[in-house]
Amino acid sequence: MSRQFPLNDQAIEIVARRFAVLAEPMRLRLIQALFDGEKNVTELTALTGGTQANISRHLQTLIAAHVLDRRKEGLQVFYRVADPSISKLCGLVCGSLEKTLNQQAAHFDAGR
Amino acid sequence: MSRQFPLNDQAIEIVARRFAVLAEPMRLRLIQALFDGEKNVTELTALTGGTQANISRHLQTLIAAHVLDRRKEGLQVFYRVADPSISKLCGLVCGSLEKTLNQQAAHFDAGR
DNA sequence: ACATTGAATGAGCAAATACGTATATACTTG
DNA sequence: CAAGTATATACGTATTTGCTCATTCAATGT
Repeated sequence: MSRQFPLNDQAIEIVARRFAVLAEPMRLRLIQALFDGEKNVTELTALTGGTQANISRHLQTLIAAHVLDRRKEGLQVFYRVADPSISKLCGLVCGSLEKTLNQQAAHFDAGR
Repeated sequence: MSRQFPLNDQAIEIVARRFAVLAEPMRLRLIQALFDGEKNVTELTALTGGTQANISRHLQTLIAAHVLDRRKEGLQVFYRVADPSISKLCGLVCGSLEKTLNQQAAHFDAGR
């Protein structure tokens, strides 16, 4: 295991699917809201400002992708981040984007 | 800079866009093909087995996202990976997916 | 059993996107 | 300048996906 690259076609599809799951603003908001601990659907709906139906749908997508876990407690369902790599991924992307933006800013300054 | 989470709405959109760029199998194949050095469009078209038009389109998407850089040499255009975080991202995702799949395999075994 | 509350799902619509075919652009060479 | 080659783009189409509204499902309390 872990020969890493190059990935075969099926592996590529799976990786692409994982990125796709993280490619929606509302889902990123949900994930982010869960970084500091589990929350139920009502809380998440209030925090992210979406409709309950839409939040619920996105949560199912994240569950199917094993990004989140859920726990039922009476009428409520609590969600939490299941995959520890998620925050690392977001951190990496943020760092890289910062760098790119700084470079662009530098070029902008240089063109004064 | 680098306060990291929580991200504001605009930052969320940008991060989502970055993930979206990585969420297409053909684009992942292109990126992967470039991990071992720059290649021109004809080579990439042959390696990935798509039409030239489609490859070219995906390359433009990756350029716009600053994932790749390009270099013209006569009639040919050579592309290379510009962002070093990309291979780290793919590595992280692969590692996490391996783990998930192993867990599923373990549960499957446990249910024997 | 019924009403109430929290969460999930079905149907329909609008927007985004990936693809192929055809065409255009850029550069080189005769 | 004409022809040829490598790459990019325009256009039309099919598929996917995200959203809302309405409804259903699940669990609790009366």
